Formats: sequence, C-alpha cells, structure tokens
Amino acid sequence: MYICFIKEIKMAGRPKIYDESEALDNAVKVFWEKGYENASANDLLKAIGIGKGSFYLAFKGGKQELFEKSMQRVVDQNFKEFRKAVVNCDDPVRLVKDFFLSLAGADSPIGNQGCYFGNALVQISGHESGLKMMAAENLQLLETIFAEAMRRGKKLGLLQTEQSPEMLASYLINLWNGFNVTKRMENDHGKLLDLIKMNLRVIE
Amino acid sequence: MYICFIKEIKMAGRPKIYDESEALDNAVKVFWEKGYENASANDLLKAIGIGKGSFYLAFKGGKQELFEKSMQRVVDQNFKEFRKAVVNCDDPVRLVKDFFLSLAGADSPIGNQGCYFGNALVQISGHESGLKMMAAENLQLLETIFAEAMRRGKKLGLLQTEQSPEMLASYLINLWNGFNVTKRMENDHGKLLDLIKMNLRVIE
DNA sequence: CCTATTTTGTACCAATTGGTACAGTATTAT
DNA sequence: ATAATACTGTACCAATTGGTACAAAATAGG
Repeated sequence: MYICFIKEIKMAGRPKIYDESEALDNAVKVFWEKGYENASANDLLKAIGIGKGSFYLAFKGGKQELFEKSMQRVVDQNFKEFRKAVVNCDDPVRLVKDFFLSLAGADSPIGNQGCYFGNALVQISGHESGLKMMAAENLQLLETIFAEAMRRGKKLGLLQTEQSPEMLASYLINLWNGFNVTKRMENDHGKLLDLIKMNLRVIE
Repeated sequence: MYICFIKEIKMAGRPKIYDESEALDNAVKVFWEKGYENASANDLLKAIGIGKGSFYLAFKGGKQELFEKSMQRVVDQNFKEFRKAVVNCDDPVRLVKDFFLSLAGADSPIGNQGCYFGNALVQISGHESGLKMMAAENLQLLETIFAEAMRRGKKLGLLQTEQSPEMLASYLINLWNGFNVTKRMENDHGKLLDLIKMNLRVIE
C-alpha cells in the first residue's frame, strides 16, 4: 500500500474540472456573506461552479464537511501568515495594534462580515455542535497567537503592563469578538477608531 | 372614531384563547434559542400554542412582525427596568459592574444564548435589513443606558477616570458584545471572570 | 334567536431544502 | 483498443419552508 504525497501524479479517470482550493475560497465567500445555515446547497454549487454530482463526491459529508474545510482554509490563509509575522517581526505589539486599528477603517479587511468563526459560533444552531466546537477552537488559536505576540512583546521590553501575556490575549480576543459585532451597530468610523484606541491602551 | 384604551372592554366576536404578552414571551424563547431564521413558523406556533389561522391574523407581517414585536418585548422586560435602576440607585457604577460580573457566573441570566440583539445582528442575512437596523437601535439604546449610568457616576463622584461618559458607554457596549461571543468559545468561568474584572478597571 | 364580528383549525399551496441514484463521459494504464 | 477508474450532469426525492383560503365556531348586541 503506497501513500501518494505528490499531487501532480496522474491518476486514472476523468480529471476534475475544478481546483479544490479555489472551490473552498468560493465557498468561504458564500458562507461569510450568508452564514452557514443560510447558504443553500445551490448557492454553494453555483459559486463553486460544479454540479451536485461532483460536489457530493468531493464532499461526502455534504454542506457540513464543506464548511469544516472552509474554516480550515480561512485559518491557513489568515492565521498562519499572521502567526509568522508575530514570530518574526521586530515589534509584535505594534503589529497587533495595527491589526486592530485597521479594523476600524472603512476599508477594513474583514469588511462588515465579521469574524468567520465568531459568526459560526453565533449563527449555527444547537445540533450541529461539532462545527461550533471547531469554530471555538479556531478562535482559541487566534487567542494563542495574540498570547505569543504579547509574550514576545514582553521579552523585547515593548510592554509596560503587569498583566500576563495570557490575560492580555484573553482581553484581545474579547476585543476582537466584540468589535466584530459593534461594527454592525455603529458606523461612525471616528467613534469606532476611538473605541479601538481606548482598548489598545492596555497593551502599552 | 374612538380609540379604546381599556383592554377589558368586551368586543363582539369569538374571544382569543391566548394572551399576546405570553405569546411574545414564548416566541422570544424560541427565537433566542434557535435564532431568527432557524426558528420555523411551526416551532413558533407550537411554542405559542396557537394555529396558523390565529397567528397570521394576529401578526399579518408573519414571522418578521413577530420578531419585531418580540424584540420590543425584550426591551420592555429587560432594558426599561435596568434604566430605572440606573437612574434611581445610589451607585450606578456599582450597578453596571455587578451587571457585568454576573454574566461571568455559571448561572448567568442570559445563559449561553448571548444577546438577543447582537445575535440578530449576526444571524439575520442581508435582505431583512429592517430587522437588523432595529436590533442595532436596541443595542444603541443599551449604550445610552450605560452612558446615563456613567454620567450619574461622574456627577456623584464615583468615577476617577478622565474618559467621557459616552466613551465609557461605547467601551461597555463593546465589552457586552464581545463577552456574549467569548462566552461561547471559553467555558472556564474563572478566566471569564478575570476577563470581566480586567475590563471593569476602566470604570474605576 | 339572529346577525355582525372576530378567532380558530384544517387543508392546501408553490417553492425550496439537503441529498441520492445513476447513466454517461473523459482520462490513464495495460 | 479496451478495461479500469474517476469525475460530471441531470433527474429525482421526501421533507420542510413561509404563507393563504376558507369554512366552522364562539362570542356580543339587538
């Protein structure tokens, strides 16, 4: 029994007309915009550009499996890069501050769609609790990245606060969770910016 | 054209078998648990205990109108009392602190269902934007109550901070929004309590 | 008792839901 | 060429969706 690590090897059979990564990116867009439960199978198929046959072959777990993989995709595309930056940059505290400050702008990277995982946590109803747990874990992952940034910040003498890196990370993930909701109820960007600035005083 | 303010006056016609306030309370429960879109008409009918005929007679706008009225019900039942306490109590700052501290406990009044309005803001998909706006307005109402508490707190000399009441209120509503999400990703009550305590240091 | 008025329950609706079955097609290995 | 393999598209499914139509039922006033 061989395990094939090389993707490009040609297998027998009709070739796929789609690329899985692209498909996931498109699925992410739909889920982000409509939410898990409101994204219909047809919405997703149309966005991905494949028929039902291909879809249920590729994602035997249906919508749920697709969402799981889409969450992983978001982690891979956003968190990993962020973590790398946190570990390598000169000023991880500055990095985190800029991250939050950029959220307040009209051209925020996350738009007004909120956090992929926070949304899932609030949107997904009871019985699909597996997805919720995954979403929670991914948020905890973001929290650990914040913690890492704070740890490095302290080590580099960039933080005056007496609070522990873990406590600061907890504060920051809560700021993240809150801001993604507050943005939806308040569109005075000046006010939002002041809010972020006030919060960021804890990591001075 | 007379307007009748007296509820008990007997009108001609078959009497209702349900009470509108009770009906709304039951609807609130369902919406809170399942979310707006996931609460099916049948769920609601069953919870309210009336048939479709009565339902669509009482709420001609269907599910949407029911949700609007249920939001108003939540405001009436929760916010108004809170505002009264803010205006009348000896220590509005203490009141707000206790409000937040109580959220961290295992027996939190809001359970793990989050904020009725924050949920709506995150759960309701694009096209029903009227409901979203209403939800946002209700959150802003809560913010003004916080502001009132902070204003009184300052006037009473209970606050040392230089921050304006409005700024503090903005901070607090964001804490509220965040905590209702963070609670879903973290169930270490000690950690949650520490998080609240740390945040409440801004209103000392 | 009769009529006007209002509420109630049931039957029904088209549209949409997530998902399956399967015949057909495109490719590689032999 | 042919067999084995893997992907694709369509047709189809039962269940559920929010909502309507309407006849029956229960009351008040006359």
